[in-house]
Amino acid sequence: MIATSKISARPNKTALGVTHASLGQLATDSLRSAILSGQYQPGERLVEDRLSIEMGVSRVPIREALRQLATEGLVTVQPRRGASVAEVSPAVAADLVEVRATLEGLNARLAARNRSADILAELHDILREGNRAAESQSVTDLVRLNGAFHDKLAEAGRNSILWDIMRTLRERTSLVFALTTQRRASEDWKEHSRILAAVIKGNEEQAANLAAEHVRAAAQATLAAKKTLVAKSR
Amino acid sequence: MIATSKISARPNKTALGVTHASLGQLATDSLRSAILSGQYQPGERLVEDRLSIEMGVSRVPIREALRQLATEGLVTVQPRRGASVAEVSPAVAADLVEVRATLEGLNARLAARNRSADILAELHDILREGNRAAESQSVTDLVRLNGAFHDKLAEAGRNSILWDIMRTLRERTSLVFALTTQRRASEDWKEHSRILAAVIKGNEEQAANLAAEHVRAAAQATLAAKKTLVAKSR
DNA sequence: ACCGCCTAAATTGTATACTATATACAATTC
DNA sequence: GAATTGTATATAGTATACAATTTAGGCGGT
Repeated sequence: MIATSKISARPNKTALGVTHASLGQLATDSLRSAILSGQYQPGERLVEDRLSIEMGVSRVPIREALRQLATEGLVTVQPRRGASVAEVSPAVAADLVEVRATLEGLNARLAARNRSADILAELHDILREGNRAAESQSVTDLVRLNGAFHDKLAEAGRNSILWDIMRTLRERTSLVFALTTQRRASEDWKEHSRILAAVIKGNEEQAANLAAEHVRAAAQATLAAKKTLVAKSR
Repeated sequence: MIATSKISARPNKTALGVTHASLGQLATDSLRSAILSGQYQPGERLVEDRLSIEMGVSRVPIREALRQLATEGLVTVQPRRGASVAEVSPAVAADLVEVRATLEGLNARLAARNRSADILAELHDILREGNRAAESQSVTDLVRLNGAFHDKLAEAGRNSILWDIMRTLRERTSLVFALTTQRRASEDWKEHSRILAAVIKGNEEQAANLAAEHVRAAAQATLAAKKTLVAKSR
């Protein structure tokens, strides 16, 4: 296990006096990104004492972080048996995809309804960069830009509840999708482009369908990739 | 404020040794139902020390409960200023309704796809009781049965992720809808009946549309009721 | 060698004590 | 008298200590 660096509630001494986040919040963010970046594997035990030492805080904020991430679905907590990184069963993965597809659809529909010039411009910029990254096959860029596109699209939907739910859904599916970003890059960005076009036209129905199908297609691709992996390993 | 009764992790001394829920979990459940039953008004401050004394536990489990309910959207936590019962602005309420309508739609679609005889039978029973309650205008029964119908329908969808999201969405909308159950009882149960019929037929599209419209119609009714309330108060 | 029981270690759950911060109100300055 | 600064108090944030529970390993009996 790679040690997480110590966290501090006041990283910037010059900004003294501004209200800073609680250690619990910082621990939550730190642990979340550690999990999402694969620093902790699914199923791995998350012992409070160990995390507490690694992060240099007491167990209280650690417990807060574990509880928080548990409600986000990234961590599983068993009473009196501790926490571990969530494992996503194929059945749950399928459920996640179905829900996320529907909500990305709803969001795209809302984005088409409430489209605003400045956000569409930003989406265009991301799209351009994404296409470039897809050609150069730069994995880190692809991951970043893929996240950025979906983030910005969620913002375009202008529904705070939906935004929040989709954020956690994206995190949870990312535990599953992971590998596919590179292989499917070219198709991904073609689909992004079509979605954006539909949003710009204000064609709600089309935007919704394209966005939903985009999620399903990406999930399908991951599934296929895993099968060939399994086949190869025999 | 009405005092919440003390909670105990081991209500039954004879059951000693069995794994019991943590005080944090019990505090969460207790506080959640206190909020949903209107024992605490929206905006009311939830001071840790006071809750801790009222429930007869230390502040640690209380903090866990507040954090948990915050991620569920029932409680708002401001750093270093404490927690209060969430207030749902009209804009957020509209967002909630839009998302919930869509997800109830998805769920009804899935229920129609995966329908199973036993759950449909249970839904029928609830429907029968609901119609009876609608005639007798019994508010407590209506609230209970309305919850039961939507619960069971969610179960029929057989999607664990969706089930979980819908549960919290229903809680949050219930903070808003509240009053309407009685006035709209008759229409509510007519619509429930139509939804169930579509599910039984296996008509996914129709089930989805009816369920989504049911949520929107109920929201509309609440909005109208509030307007007349405001008008009368002048 | 295998099984069940017992003990010890590891780990989580809870309470308490202490620290940091925000808010309200009093004191002080201009 | 208004604005500002100081100070007290209430409350949230964090650490530590202890209790309860689970898990793992040893040990004797079969």
